[in-house]
Amino acid sequence: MEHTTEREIFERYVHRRGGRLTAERLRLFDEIFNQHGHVDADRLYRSMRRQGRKISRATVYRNLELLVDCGLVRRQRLGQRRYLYEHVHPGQSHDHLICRMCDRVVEFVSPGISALQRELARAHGFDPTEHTLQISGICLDCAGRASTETAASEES
Amino acid sequence: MEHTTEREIFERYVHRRGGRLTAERLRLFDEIFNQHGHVDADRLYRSMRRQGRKISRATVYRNLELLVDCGLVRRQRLGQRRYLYEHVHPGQSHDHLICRMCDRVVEFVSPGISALQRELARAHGFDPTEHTLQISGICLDCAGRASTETAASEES
DNA sequence: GTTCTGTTGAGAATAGGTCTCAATAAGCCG
DNA sequence: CGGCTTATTGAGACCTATTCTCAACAGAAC
Repeated sequence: MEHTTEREIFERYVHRRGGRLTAERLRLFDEIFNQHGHVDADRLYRSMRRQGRKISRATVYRNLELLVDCGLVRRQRLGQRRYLYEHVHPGQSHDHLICRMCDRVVEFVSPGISALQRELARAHGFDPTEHTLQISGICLDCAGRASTETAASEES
Repeated sequence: MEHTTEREIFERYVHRRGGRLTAERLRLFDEIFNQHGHVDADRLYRSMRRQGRKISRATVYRNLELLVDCGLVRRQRLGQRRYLYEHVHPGQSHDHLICRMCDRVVEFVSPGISALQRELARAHGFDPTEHTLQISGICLDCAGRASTETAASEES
């Protein structure tokens, strides 16, 4: 239940590839696993710099790629132009609702989707590895704000 | 059943916004509605230049945005870094299977998803406007090619 | 035709990510 | 520990796709 497990997976993965456990690499690992939800590369970079860690952007990107390759981190574009990274919780894949007004991202788990994925992929001769479902719409807060404003300028 | 209808929607939309029906705008409309499947901005640009149309990239992007705003065109990132555009066929939303080896994109229609979208959005207080479901995996061709290669180098 | 103002083209600017390469430092061995 | 090999790093150049800027242009209304 501790991070130990994922850390071990990571260390083994790095070794298997003939890689090295550098200080920067392990710090980035800790950094992303201490965040919850989505982070973008730049935020990780800045957050580490703020802590006085000397690390370069290139290293952040390189090691994020490594984490993605070993399956511990998922990289996605959720509407915006930049990639967002989040750690994978094995066995409990989730998807995202995105508010098109405030860009808020809400995670949800829908058991139905995996089955749907398998079925659809099979029907087209695909061997599915993963899916991404993004539902965009307007969240409660923004809907409230919008209707207030509309009411205020109602006149025609 | 003719394009006329969509063209009319577009013209009305432009007028409602106080916009003008410029030659470039209408040519881009024709161009994208003559393509089937997905196109990226650059391909539209080059295709129009090839036909001797004088148009700039900026204009292509600006008018694609207009088409997206008026709901006739959908803009998505299907894995790659660039946006892909496709015309919307009202009432028959589809989603995409993407081969992670050859980047091939296959469209599919799944009636179940709209219902799922509504249900999930409601559960989280969202007013859903649209969804994007991308399933990535390996297509038949690539799977075949991969297994052949694996067999060829089988020895351990 | 004139006027008003939205639109265009060309290229500069931006954003986010990737690449280069000399310097550094894991990991391994004695 | 000290040395060696080579993966990794940092800084900044580079790349690509898209957006922005602004003077010139051209729809639309009269």
